[in-house]
Amino acid sequence: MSNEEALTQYNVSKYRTPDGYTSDIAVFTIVSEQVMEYKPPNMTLKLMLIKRSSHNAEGKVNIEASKWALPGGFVQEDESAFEAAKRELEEETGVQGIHMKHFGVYDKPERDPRGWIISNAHYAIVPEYLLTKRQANDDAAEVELFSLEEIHTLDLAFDHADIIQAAIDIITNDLLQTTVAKQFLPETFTYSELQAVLLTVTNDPAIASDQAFARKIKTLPFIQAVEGQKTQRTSKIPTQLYRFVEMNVIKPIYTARY
Amino acid sequence: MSNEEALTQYNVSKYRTPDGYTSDIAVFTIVSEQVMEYKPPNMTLKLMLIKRSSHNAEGKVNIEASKWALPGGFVQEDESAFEAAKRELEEETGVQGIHMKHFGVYDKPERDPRGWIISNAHYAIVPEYLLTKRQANDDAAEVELFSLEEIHTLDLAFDHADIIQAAIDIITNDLLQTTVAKQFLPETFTYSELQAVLLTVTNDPAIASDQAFARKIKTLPFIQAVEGQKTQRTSKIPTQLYRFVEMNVIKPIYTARY
DNA sequence: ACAATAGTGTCTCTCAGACAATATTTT
DNA sequence: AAAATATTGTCTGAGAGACACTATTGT
Repeated sequence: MSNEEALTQYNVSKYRTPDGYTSDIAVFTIVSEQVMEYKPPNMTLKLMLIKRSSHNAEGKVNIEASKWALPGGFVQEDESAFEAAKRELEEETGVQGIHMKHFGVYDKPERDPRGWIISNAHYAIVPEYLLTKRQANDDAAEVELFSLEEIHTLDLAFDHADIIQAAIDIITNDLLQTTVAKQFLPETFTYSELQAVLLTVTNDPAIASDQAFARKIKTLPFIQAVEGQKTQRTSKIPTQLYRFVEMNVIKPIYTARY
Repeated sequence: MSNEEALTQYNVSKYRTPDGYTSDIAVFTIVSEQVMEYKPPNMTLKLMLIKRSSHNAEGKVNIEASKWALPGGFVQEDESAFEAAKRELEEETGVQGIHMKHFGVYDKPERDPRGWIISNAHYAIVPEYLLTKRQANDDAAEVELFSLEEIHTLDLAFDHADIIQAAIDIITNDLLQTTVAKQFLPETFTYSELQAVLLTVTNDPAIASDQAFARKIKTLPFIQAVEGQKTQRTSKIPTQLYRFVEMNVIKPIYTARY
């Protein structure tokens, strides 16, 4: 009746097993266009993609060569898919401590011509300035950031078009319904900086209006003003800085409260 | 440069592959206590668990025997984990067309003593009346419904305690932030029935108050009154019936609107 | 002074929340 | 009539949204 006894009788190869177990990462960053002194930022949400090289590190012809793809790779021994995604992103960008979230599994038997390859989809948020030190790995010919509109015109590998669309939907939702926007911003930020992040995924007039949003931010329970802290990076007049408060935010669709 | 050329050179066993690929399902149902005529329901959220039998169908000693576990099983050839979960739930309950959602992957190398077994976690919502015709499968000795409090006292197999906690968190969120509550209710329902569903996961006074909620439901854009339709199943006085409208509901935490 | 962004004053209107009262049936 | 649930009346206060206006400061 013990587990040990059961294990001796268990035939591990009784069922079909996957041919590969991988993690892919949709790396989002927000690029601030026209960065000028005394100007609030104009932000665009972008996704990092890799152009698959024609040959791999061993000199063999690569699968899905010269198509654009999400960065990722095989899960190694003694790690989970999530850990693999973190490791791969760190290898790719050379940065640690990045916000990452698992959001789906892609395992249709026919999604990869090499066999039954399972992909764990994650999205990651990387602040813009950290991406400058990115480095190509041996499987990647080119790394490039694309706006959401540009992506639709690309030739994408495998089922990555599906994965990317799901990632965009999820991050749009999360930006509006959770406090992930925090991950795109510095520790303290002005109302116009948070506003610019949110406007990358919405055009809600209550967010788009400067006066309305400047008032609203003071009443949000999960954001607090940093006393006595001001900055001039977005305007000539010193501007109040805010920070996110650590708390669980759930806003039911049935009530007005949080 | 073609995929065909690349495939001939691809060694599929280059990386370690999982020893098993499974789907588990957290089956939620809402049990209406004290069902009486002319009474609004008193509902409790419950989770279906299976007591693992001491021996399996082949007469061998079973792994994690006599512990409570989520229903589930191995993903078969030519199906995805999601399809496997649907199939297994249908086998278990004998019901089709059930609402199901994938919410996580559990793949820590040490989570199953039999090897590297990956579990895809799903939650399912089954209306109470459909569970009456449930049938045990060959791996299950007992099937039982537990309230969320009872679950904490059980001896659970593998890492199912983790999975169950995550499932509870997710369904709580989804009930409040999406229109999944629909899945627990008949096509048309009264305000007190919807209220009873929501009260299984929250004690928000705006939902708990009869008058407040009866007013509020009329203003919700994703719920509409069914003209001329009334029922007496929850009270002696005929009561207005409502139905959910098909629409995307996103309520940003930063604004009042939907 | 000008330009540009930050922030406030004020008004209107909606609505949440609370309390009380009324309506409709079966028993 | 009594009991029980559904529904409306009414008041108060908060706050959303719009518009106009003021504040600050580098150029």
